Amino acid sequence: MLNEEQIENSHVASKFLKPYNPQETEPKIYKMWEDSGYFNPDNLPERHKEKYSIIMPPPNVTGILHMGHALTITLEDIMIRYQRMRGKKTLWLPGTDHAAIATQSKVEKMIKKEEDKSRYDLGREELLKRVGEYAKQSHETIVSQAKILGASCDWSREAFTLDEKRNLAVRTVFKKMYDDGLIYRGFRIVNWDPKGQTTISDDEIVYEERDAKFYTFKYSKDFPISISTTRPETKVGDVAVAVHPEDTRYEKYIGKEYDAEFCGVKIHIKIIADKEVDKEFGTGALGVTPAHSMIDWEMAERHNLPKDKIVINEKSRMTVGDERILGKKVTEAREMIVEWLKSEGLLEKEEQIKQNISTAERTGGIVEPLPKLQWFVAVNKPFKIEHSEINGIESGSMVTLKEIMRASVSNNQINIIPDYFNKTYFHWIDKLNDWCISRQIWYGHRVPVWYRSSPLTAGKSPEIYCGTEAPKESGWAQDEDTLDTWFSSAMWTFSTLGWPEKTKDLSFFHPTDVLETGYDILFFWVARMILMTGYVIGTVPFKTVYLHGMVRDTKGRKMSKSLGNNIDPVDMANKYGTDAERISLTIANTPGTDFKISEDKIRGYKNFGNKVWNITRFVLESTKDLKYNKNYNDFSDADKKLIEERDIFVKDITSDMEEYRFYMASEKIYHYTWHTFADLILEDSKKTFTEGDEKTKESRKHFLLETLRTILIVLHPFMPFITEEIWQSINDKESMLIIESWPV
RNA sequence: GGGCGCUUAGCUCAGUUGGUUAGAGCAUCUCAUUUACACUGAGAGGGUCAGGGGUUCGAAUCCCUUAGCGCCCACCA
Repeated sequence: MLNEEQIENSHVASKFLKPYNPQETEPKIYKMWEDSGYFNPDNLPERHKEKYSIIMPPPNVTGILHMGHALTITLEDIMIRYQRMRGKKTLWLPGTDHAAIATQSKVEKMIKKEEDKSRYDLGREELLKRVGEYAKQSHETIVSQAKILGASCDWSREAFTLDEKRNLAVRTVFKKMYDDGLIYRGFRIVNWDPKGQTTISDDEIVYEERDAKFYTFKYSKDFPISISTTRPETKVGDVAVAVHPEDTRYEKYIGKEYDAEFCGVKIHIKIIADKEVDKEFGTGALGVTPAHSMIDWEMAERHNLPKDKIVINEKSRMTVGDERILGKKVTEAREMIVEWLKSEGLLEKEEQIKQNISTAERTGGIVEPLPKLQWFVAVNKPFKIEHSEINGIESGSMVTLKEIMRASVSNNQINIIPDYFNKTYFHWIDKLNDWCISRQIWYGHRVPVWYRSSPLTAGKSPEIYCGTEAPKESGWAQDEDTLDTWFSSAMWTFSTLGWPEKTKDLSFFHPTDVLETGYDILFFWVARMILMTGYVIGTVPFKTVYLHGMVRDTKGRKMSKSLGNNIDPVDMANKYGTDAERISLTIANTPGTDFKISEDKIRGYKNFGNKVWNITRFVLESTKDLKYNKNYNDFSDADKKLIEERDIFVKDITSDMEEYRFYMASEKIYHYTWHTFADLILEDSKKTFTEGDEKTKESRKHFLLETLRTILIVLHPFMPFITEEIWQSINDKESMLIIESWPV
């Protein structure tokens, strides 16, 4: 006589007669998980005590998710599902990033295209409204896509880098840093993006190789030294000529000063000696233009030269000269000046060279170095850290932000996978300069600083007030600028958990366990989170950093719209199922290494899902008459051996999971399931079931059922939908694979 | 210019502190046709582990060196 479970089994077996249908199954299963509440750690059963937390890298609200996001979601979901099954109280906190400049410039482009209007035509308020609407819509898309990919994150705790709570965190940190002297306002040469009409940080520059002309000439006929440049138009802003102190050709001129008229502009040139000058390059003499070159600016500082001779404005137009060049674009002015040099007989040489040109990552605009009054974070300035749990940094000691970044990683409180990225990280820190955080765009966190001019400040700088709220008195005007988007993302691990409030979540879940992200934002984001968390909380933000590689097409190219080689993750999920997509993103994908994916590969792994499906069908059919005994222990010798083998397999998988070798665990599970369990054990069982005695059969049947359960458990983090679906078919209604115990 | 990484089967890649005859998936070839599954099974072929040198009882693995490829940082004006 069949018991209830067996009747259930024989009944459900019929659905296994058809191939597995992911499209029908996946939404149903996701809803079941959501309804269970288990994504939220507060709802997990009693046994889940020890915390395990991951804060999701927030996707930009600039559109839709791409394969890189799918990889992030897959890997983090694997970690979370594994730890949840291990009995951890798991929190995976999702969110989105306002992405300031990226989002604004995207919406600006759309408005320009559709309405032929600029942001200045719309005004600040209207533009922000439009960007806000776009961001909201984009957010909806992202959330629904993440759900399709099976993300078991706690939507009830979702955060946005620009929402009320995160804004309070930003203002609070800004004020703290301002009061500590770590945020300062300085007139310095910065990277100006004329296209985006904003400053950008060093990290937002992309170098592009282009053809350029290298001109060699003299300022005037009686000027003794020839100089070379690719940018003759900036030479109207020159204040000096620098030569190497040991260059015998020019020794006699050092210290002398000359006046010249360069294309109608009067210039005063001092000959200086500086070791930075390369004797071998060009003529060995360098025209110093402090306001329009980073290197020249530094040289001017060393030699006390005037730095205020600005000849180019924010629109890349000339601000000096006569009608020939005044108001002209730099490229036009360049041609004019070259013509003038030729006509005056001053041009000595014109060479074709390759040049690396700085462009803005977001807009593609050619970066123009300009001196501007901006806000900076001082990375080398010592301050007193009140509280520190970072190894090697004492509470109450004087440290710099750079030292915090270094100590957090060098003392192994943060472990980067793969470890060779440690070296890259330290090299970056060594070269790091102060971080320009103010942006002349509108979408983002407004700089929490107010200015007031009054008769008292006449002729002087206005009064400055920095606070989390606007000053009560009248007459104050807030700084127009917003903050670099990475300033708010740097707080992500703790701002999402409620800081500056002392929440339970913050004390329980922070520091988080893992940060999983692409290696391309190691500097942008990972390093700055370490900086910010060390400064604000005095701890590391996470214990492990897992860096994945870039997702590429089969030829190793980046996926892009213009190449038309984009593979859409939602498309793939719809066609082949999320499980197939997830496991193809996992197998053979090693951390830190770029990863090639193709539709063929995903299609191939769909077969694996079906294999698991048919294994289930075989096991159910061949065990339908079994009186299953949970505590059965009368296994045959052959089965004992198989159990031993299975235990070794599980142990192996567990150690791979613990060591973040998902690429290996997934492949081993695949192999065991298909080529050991199905090809060998099931085939062998057919013989056992026809030839064996009752006892042997009973033993094998127990083994098959138990092993199927084991496979479903270890495969679940990788292929959550099909495993849960099968689990639901072979177990009681109350049992859910998502919280089933991992075998140990 | 500085740094990091890679080079293993036709393709994509593993190879966890050096240890039998170097593995997997895909692809190829042969065989199997109402078999749990053709979204299948059984089998086969295919590698001087980029080249050279060294350490070692033993090297794809460690060291040196050469070549090629990729990435990051710097940005020579």
